[in-house]
Amino acid sequence: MEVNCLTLKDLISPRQPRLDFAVEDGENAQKENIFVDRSRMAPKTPIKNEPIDLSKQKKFTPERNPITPVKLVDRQQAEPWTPTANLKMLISAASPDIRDREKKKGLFRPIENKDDAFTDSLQLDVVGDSAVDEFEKQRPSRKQKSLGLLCQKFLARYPSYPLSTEKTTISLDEVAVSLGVERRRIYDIVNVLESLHLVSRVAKNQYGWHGRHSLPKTLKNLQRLGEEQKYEEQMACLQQKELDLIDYKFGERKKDGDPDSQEQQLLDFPEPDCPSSSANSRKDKSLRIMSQKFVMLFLVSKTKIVTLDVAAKILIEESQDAPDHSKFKTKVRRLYDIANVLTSLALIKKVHVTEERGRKPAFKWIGPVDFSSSDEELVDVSASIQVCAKQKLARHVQASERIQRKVNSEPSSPYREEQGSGGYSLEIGSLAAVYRQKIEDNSQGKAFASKRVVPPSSSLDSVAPFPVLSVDPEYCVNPLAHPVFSVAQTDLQAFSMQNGLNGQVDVSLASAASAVESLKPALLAGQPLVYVPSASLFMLYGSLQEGPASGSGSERDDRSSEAPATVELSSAPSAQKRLCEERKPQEEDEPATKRQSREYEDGPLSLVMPKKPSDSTDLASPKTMGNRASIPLKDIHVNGQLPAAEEISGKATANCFVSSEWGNPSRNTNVEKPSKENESTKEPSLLQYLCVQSPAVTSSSDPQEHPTHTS
DNA sequence: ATTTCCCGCCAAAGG
DNA sequence: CCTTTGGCGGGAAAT
Repeated sequence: MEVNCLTLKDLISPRQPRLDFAVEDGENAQKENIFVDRSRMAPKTPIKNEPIDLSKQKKFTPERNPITPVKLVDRQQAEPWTPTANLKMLISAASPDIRDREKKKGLFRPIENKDDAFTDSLQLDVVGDSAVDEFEKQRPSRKQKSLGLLCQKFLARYPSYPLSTEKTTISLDEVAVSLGVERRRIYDIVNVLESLHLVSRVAKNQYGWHGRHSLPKTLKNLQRLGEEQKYEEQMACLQQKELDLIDYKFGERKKDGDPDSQEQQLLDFPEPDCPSSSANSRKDKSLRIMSQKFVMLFLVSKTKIVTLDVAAKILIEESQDAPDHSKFKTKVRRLYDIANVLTSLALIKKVHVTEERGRKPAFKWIGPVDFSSSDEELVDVSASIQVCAKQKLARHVQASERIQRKVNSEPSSPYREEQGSGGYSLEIGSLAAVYRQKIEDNSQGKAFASKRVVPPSSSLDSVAPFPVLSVDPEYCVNPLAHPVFSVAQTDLQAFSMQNGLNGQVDVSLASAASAVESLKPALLAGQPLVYVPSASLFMLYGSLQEGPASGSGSERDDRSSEAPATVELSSAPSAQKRLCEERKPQEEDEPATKRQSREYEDGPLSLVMPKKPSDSTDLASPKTMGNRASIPLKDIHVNGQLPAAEEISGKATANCFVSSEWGNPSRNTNVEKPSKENESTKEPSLLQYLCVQSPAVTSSSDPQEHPTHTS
């Protein structure tokens, strides 16, 4: 990134000689260059790519061709040519138009910079000046260019919950330029956002930003659709099959039952606004639809975990494509793209499912779940929740303060450890987020919240009342100092541990969190945001708690609660409801709605999958229906007390078994992370998988952070 | 070796 | 024709 930034700057300010060159080249070059390039280079990559990049580079170029359009630079290959790096330039080069515009306007500024990159960049920059030419400097590393990161930047530009009145339009060109990526990438992001109705296409290069207000509604619809189709069953079948052998075949169940066509249509425009218009023209091909289907899978899944291969198979199946293997591969690729975006939205997170056969990549839904009730009910619920939250907050205000304090004092902790993942912490985090969110929504600004409260935001915020952010513990937005944030979290976690995690704790956390948020100025667009991967935090937590565990391995523990998983509940009720949206100016949102992400576990968990869950309802149903509002509350509470949860579980229970046999999977797993809890769902079915949070995830971003890392 | 997934060619959809 | 959208898959970075 840094690099990019630089580049941008350069572009912006035409002043520098070098830059100039570059620019010119780019312009001239446009497409043609390629040819030229090719002749010379051709190193490893396919011919096509390189050309552009190089030319742009600020640093080296100078020498090479001066004027003429020459286009590319040669150098590239000279050595390790940079892998990439210069995106920006590329971009600009690629689309002349854009470039021009920029120049004219000079509009964009360098925004970005994100955290990580810094380190590298610093060095680079320095070097660069000197003209080091050579090694390009850093490595932009593939991660820095990832779609997830990009999406994150994209999201940072707009408020999650924009005022109802304001309408934000998004210019693709502008965004592409400012983020320094090619247009193509923006489409990837926008398409999935569109599938969730966070944005909608307004005109040619324009998209309108809606934010998350309608997300609950959208998810609800998707859930219904998913239920209608039988995704759940399909998933079960597939999984089951896998167990058996590799056998692959699809078709077994039905799937087709409902016509696809219906589904798709429904999917498309569930809610929106402009009603009539569009007859749906778009040919929506895959990405949008695929994204929605993917989400549906999560929503109907009891475990809330979906493995990529299962998803790919289901998706593939419906489109009666050829059963090709290649097709499958492509599908998976797309799925990764979608998953990255969803991850940025904090709706899912990556985990690994360990099955007998081995580990498989999978994603777990975090994010709202339960909305199933009707609006009114939701409202009520939310209210109740709110109340609860407040109380708790009140109670624990002190605690929270304490926590904060702590934060200041202590830097961080060792984060990352291998082992233990602390499921609890995660949960807490999420709860906190939830509470926070709720509170904000309802009370909104009111300060009641914790102590400090937020006065702050003030005008700016107003635009975005709370910055919202993403919420998930995993990603936090933190304008300005990310360090702060991270620290805070860490502490919180630690704190929670001490307490033993209770709901209370959660609350406190929440409050703390909110406080943190409030601190941040809300910026508007471009703010840098940082996200801290939760993993590290968790780990921390885990380690503390289990401390010793490290080596040990065995773990068991597990159990956990389970959770009322239920939440999802049966479908029926919801189904009938439907109603899309009535018109209503939305305003605020509905209150709440949903939330509760429950993820208690994050660690390994066992998935479940009964082959035929026939009755699953058991748990769920009772609760859901019966008590309406109250129920939710209850759930929440439950969550809060994770530990305690068991009791509840008695009934609900899902049986988490975890260890069970398979011989101890634990043994296997433990290597990775022992566990913590697993959730299973009901039915002690046979097949279960263990999930582990992937270590990898963490790594990605913040390597630098943690001051101390002890390893 | 496997998993993740960036990059960008190139073909449809507009216009 | 040109531009905007976006499917698609090679193949390289990350693990």
